[in-house]
Amino acid sequence: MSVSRPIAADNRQLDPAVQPMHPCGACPVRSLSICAALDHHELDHLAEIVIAKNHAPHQTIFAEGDEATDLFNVTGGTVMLYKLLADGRRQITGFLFGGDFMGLSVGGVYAYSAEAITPVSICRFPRKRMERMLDDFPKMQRRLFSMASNELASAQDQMLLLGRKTAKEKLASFLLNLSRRAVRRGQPDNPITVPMGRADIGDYLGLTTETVSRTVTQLKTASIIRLLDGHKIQIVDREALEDIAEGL
Amino acid sequence: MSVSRPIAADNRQLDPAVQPMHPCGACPVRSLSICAALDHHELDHLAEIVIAKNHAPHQTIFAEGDEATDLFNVTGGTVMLYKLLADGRRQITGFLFGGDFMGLSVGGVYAYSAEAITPVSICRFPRKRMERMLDDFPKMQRRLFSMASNELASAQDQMLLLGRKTAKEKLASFLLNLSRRAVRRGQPDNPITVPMGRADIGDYLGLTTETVSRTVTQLKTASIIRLLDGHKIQIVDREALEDIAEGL
DNA sequence: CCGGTTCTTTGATCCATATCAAGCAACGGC
DNA sequence: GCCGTTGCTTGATATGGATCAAAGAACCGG
Repeated sequence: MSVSRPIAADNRQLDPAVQPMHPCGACPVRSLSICAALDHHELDHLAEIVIAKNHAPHQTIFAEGDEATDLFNVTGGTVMLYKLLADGRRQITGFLFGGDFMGLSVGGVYAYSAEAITPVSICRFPRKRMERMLDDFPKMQRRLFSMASNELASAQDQMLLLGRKTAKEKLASFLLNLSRRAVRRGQPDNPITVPMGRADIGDYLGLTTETVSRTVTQLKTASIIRLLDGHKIQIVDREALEDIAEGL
Repeated sequence: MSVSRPIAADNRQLDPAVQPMHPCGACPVRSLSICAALDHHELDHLAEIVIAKNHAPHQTIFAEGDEATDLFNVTGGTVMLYKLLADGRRQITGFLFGGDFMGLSVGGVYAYSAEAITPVSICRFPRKRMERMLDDFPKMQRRLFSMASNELASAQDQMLLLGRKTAKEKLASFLLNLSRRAVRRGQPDNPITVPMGRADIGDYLGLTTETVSRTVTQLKTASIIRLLDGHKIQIVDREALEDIAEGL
């Protein structure tokens, strides 16, 4: 599972793009995450309890079943959340980018594992202290609730996708979602960066690597998308992609 | 969509088991729902804004895309939540029983439709008033958040099921979930009542009616379950069912 | 109690996607 | 720049579950 070169899961820098330990006030994703709910005074409180860390690709950030001691906010890079069956079958339940939140637990343990896909920078909040803060800052509580509601809504979209969409519809939905989320992070909606591999996409969409690859080829052949280098995909015909995603 | 006989979606009684308009203090599912977080004083506030209603089978309680004016608490009966694709393919995202909560919205509209499966009794809370209450009663806010977290966790379990489990594993997981949820409502864990039809089970598990039926027959033939009358299923070999559900 | 409707089961066949199997391209370490 | 590794694509074949079809079984209204 782990890579051969020694990797630091600490505050040393792995990549110039990943800046750990910036003060919260200068956080590049503040407007997107829980912290958006806070004013300067409140942010100071939060900054006191936060621990910033970096993780290299393939590093596990926490595992399903671990005691859920912390809440996390991704500030840069891409993370995947996943669950496993006993025989190794894997379902990726989400990809997280800068501004996304993770670590909600049930019964005191994490309900899924989290692993870095790219070099990742993360803010870690001790759960206990965080909960105390929530009592004092109801705005934050609300923000957290609203983020959970949003996640719930996209979980339901994903159920529709997994249970009822075809391979082509799944892939079209996936690419459009990546595009929409890129916009929310202030990035261009096109071309989209696809940092995860075919196998990961498959485990997210309930497909095999081969089917993902074949379906990408289909969309490419139909001139709906174009593959660029650097893990980028250009959406050539967005309307066609939208129609496919909705099953039209 | 609607049934031919005239049905009252109001406080008149449809079924002796469905008691509308009881005072919150006497609510049969209070300990299970949001209201569990409240003391008598707070409950009085809540009782002021609540509207209790009954719904007959097949009645739509609200539809995906409707303006989300209310939050709901199921107090009796069975409700299903679902999403549709343009061509009619349906994914049921959840079955709700007494004590369960629904109506979380994103962007001011409901993200799914809700329909009664059995006669159902429901408490309806106007969203605006509810939100004002949440500011005054942080306990309730917390309770709501914790319920959303639990839902999120089961949504993720369902993704694993939809994306990676076989028909047999899906059905075994489903029956065990029904059993576990019955226990939480203070009902026996065995035999379990299965109020929804094969088609609904199929649309929940990402299968067709026929496959659900065949798979039930398989489990029956293997003496793992037994079909009783009155929509009841007896779990004969729970351990076998659990092994199947986990993919062992 | 009867007849129609709806739901469930069972059977035969089909097909979308999985599986098995190479070859090919990209990347990272030396 | 080369080589080993890993990931991606493509091809051939297999299969779980879908689809098409129809016969029971349960339910409801009269």
